[in-house]
Amino acid sequence: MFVRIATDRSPRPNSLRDFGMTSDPNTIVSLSEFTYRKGTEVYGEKEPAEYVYQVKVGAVRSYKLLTDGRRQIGAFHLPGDIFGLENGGAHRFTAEAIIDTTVHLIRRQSLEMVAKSDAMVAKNLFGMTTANLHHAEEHMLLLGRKTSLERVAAFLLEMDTRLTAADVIALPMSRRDIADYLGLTLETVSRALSRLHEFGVLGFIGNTQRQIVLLDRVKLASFDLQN
Amino acid sequence: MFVRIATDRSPRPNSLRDFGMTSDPNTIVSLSEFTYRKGTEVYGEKEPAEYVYQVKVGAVRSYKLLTDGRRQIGAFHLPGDIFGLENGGAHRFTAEAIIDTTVHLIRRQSLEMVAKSDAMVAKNLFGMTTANLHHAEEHMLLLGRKTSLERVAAFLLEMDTRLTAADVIALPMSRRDIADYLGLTLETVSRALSRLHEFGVLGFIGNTQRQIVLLDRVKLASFDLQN
DNA sequence: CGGGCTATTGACGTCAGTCAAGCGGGGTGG
DNA sequence: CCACCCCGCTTGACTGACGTCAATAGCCCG
Repeated sequence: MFVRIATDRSPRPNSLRDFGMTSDPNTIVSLSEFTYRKGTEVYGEKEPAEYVYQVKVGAVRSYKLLTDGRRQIGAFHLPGDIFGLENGGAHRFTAEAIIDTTVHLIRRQSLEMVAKSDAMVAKNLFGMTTANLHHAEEHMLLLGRKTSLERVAAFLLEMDTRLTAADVIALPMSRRDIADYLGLTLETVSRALSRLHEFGVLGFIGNTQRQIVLLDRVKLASFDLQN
Repeated sequence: MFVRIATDRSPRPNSLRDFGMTSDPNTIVSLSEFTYRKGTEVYGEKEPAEYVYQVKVGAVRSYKLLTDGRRQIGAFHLPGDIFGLENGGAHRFTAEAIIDTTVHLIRRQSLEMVAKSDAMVAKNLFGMTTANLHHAEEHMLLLGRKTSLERVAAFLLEMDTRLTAADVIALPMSRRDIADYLGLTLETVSRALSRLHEFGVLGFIGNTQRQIVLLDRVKLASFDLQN
């Protein structure tokens, strides 16, 4: 299968046809595939939303920046996740590939056309927006009121349910990404992980520090006070 | 007009008829009115969502609690605002009247029935959910990355656009409510307001401390770094 | 007039941030 | 093949912004 790798911002209008994966005329929704290299931007905040994306392999971060560079990551998008879905016409986050990432992409316009006639599709879109809202609401509680240890514990529990195969969490993102997701600094995240390690809640394996073994999920959960 | 005042949790099922405002048989959506006294709960988190509410007069806070009592207010609902709209079956916040508050209420079920047949209504519901999502996304940035002064400035700017008649902001909520909305303590909010006062950005009028005059909107905006 | 509630202000404490050093793995180039 | 460098992470020492605790003042209401 011929797949082009993005080195800068892609896909650009009319580039879909380039790698021969646009829909045939009988398909209503064009489903294409594209790969973004580690660190490349999928779309920028306030750009018109032309596509909706689904992660096939890889990981994506969605974030907002303040003028002085402070960054808040609103969500991580992992395999299976759909992102870039906007009701208004413009993206409200910048999205970047954390690691090399392959996505399916669908023209927003096609999707809206289908949704207009197919109530089931419309309902699904509504459901996705609702799920995003739920996530944001929980995250406000975390950002506004939880301690650093609670935030990191909550993060690990979230990642555990979202990307674990077996009992090893293979984090695609750096400590800085985690910090910007949790409203902390990378040092504080690192210290919290070390403390959880000392407590016997988790272990590190492999030669990178991004593979985490959960040794005691119950104890880990006790560090996040939930609501 | 006969309107009952809630002293505890209301309305209870079948209580709508009590004050004679349920819809006549020709109206599809039943539109009733109800008043909650200051401090009373409109609904609790995880309760089944039976009604959708619109503030007529007053103000409502929506919040989540951690087990140890830490509170995060997710939104304030002011006259005209619709709240309690859930896609799933249960409320995800507790809602309380901040001051005596009169709401219109609509049975969720009726609303869903109408939405099923009327695409315009469905679109509006989707739009409200999207607006809530936008608000939550902006608030994550505030909670995760802004300083106390920036948060308070952002809060005043939000309230200015949402409830000002003339150039006086008449805040219905206490310093504690503001603090729990901004992820701060009430003392920090008070200090930030004092600083903004010193800077000549705002003044207080009246005998309560909840009436604020914006003297310099431009300068105020410069305290919130926006994105 | 008194009690309770809310807000302000000050003194002090603490948790997370800042700054900096050092470690270790991976990749590159000599 | 090895040496070096770069990058991400950890850890320590110190700082600082915000939280905590407490005193006081003003307002509201009975």
